[in-house]
Amino acid sequence: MNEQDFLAAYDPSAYPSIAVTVDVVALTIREGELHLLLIRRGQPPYEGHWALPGGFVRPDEDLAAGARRELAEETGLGGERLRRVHLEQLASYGAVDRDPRMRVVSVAHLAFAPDLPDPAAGTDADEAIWLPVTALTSRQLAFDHGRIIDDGLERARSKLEYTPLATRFLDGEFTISELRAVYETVWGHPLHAGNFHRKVLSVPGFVESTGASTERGGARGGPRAKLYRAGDARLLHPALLRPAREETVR
Amino acid sequence: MNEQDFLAAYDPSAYPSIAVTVDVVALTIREGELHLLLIRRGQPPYEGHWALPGGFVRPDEDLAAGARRELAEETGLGGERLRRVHLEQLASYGAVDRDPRMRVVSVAHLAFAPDLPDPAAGTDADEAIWLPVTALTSRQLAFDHGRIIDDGLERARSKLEYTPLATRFLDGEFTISELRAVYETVWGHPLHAGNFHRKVLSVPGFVESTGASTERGGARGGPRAKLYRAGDARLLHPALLRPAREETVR
DNA sequence: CTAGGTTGTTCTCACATTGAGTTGTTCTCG
DNA sequence: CGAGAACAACTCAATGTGAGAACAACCTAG
Repeated sequence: MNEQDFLAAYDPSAYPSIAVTVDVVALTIREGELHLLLIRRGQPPYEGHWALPGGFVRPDEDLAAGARRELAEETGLGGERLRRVHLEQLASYGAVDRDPRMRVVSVAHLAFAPDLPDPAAGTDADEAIWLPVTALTSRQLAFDHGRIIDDGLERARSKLEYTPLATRFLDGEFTISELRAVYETVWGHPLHAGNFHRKVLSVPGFVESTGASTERGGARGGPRAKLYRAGDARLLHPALLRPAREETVR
Repeated sequence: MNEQDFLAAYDPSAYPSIAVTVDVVALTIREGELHLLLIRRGQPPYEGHWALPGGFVRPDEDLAAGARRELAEETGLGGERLRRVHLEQLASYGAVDRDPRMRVVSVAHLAFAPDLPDPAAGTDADEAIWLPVTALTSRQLAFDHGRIIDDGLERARSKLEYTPLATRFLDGEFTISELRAVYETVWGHPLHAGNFHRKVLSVPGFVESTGASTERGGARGGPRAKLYRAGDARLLHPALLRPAREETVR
């Protein structure tokens, strides 16, 4: 902040004209695959490409509120179900030429949701849909949204390591195996069931037992599993680290 | 993005008027204490309070460039010394009432620098200075800058755990003890010298030996220390974890 | 010059955590 | 009913960590 601020208070045209938008990388797990909420653009630029849900920040809402509103508009979600979706700020993207029409700075957010219904044909004409992240190539994506999605996925993978947010992909009660499936889906490779079980139960506040068990065993056999709910920890100590990824280190 | 975008392309007044600024949480270590670059505001609002260096994003620069420019303006730094400063995006702050004059979204950045000269009486009239972070109360800070600084400090502490960025607080060649002093300063408590030494040398790519040693021993005795430079790792595997902080977990 | 204290570096040892595999049991499906 | 699957608990070796000790190199004070 410098003296330009002060001038701007009296001359609203003294600051550069930049639009502020929010975009949302909304993730959920469907049928064992990580899915992403995308919208097919019905008009240029990038007509026919996939884009993140998002839009202009309104004068009377802060950034998180704008992101949650955009998410609500596209998913048709509201009330308690919307409130249970985890939403956090991801990063801001402000390359000069990222939108060919004008200078736009977008504050991207990251959302974790349990399996949600398909977006009802929404408030606007564009088509919204949950797409498996594996089915995407950056060529099909509008603007710099491929980059934003990559950043969001890496953040999601990383957040599972040291926070209990994996539980946000599940409903209120879940089994350890379901929780493990979340990790395996987001990280993209299988985990040792026994070690995962031991680890989850040993981290204080990660999950707490409900005392109940599932009504039936697994679809292909096995005993009834004990049910858990999310605990009160906000950070996992010690963390559940991803298996080493030497490649990405340098 | 929705149809409002499209309209905006033809009607520049169709999007809400929000100013975009960058602010910089610039950290350095002086005399064993973590210091922060701050500017004393010479005019209202918050006249006489401390504020982060920052200002409007210009139409022809992206967010990181704006942050680096603001840092350069306030520190008088340029060229190679400026380029060696680590700069990363921290987060964006967009509460509706964070600036009483107008709606402003600020994209905060975080910078790590080796000990730099005192800011030369700069390009603008406000006083810029390196202040020990321990000497600050949020009451003395303008806008929501107290919150931004807190977030920046927590990010800095966390980054030392899993990246080699501690080396960015030091000059090109340093001893293990100097590196340990960075960790102790940023984390705010002493570390076991032997274990730290073992750990740093065992993490691949963290530091590499220069083959040389210091010319003299420490000021109060001790042998000459071997010199190292930063290695090529971008992430530390395994990480150097802070001693447990149970309190902050829940 | 020397004694005493400080520092850099390397070891040792007890303990915790991790990866990998095994066992026993319960359950579903065909 | 038998085969296979999955949950849950266990074992064991390998690795990593915290705490402390050892020792030599070096400074300053006297």
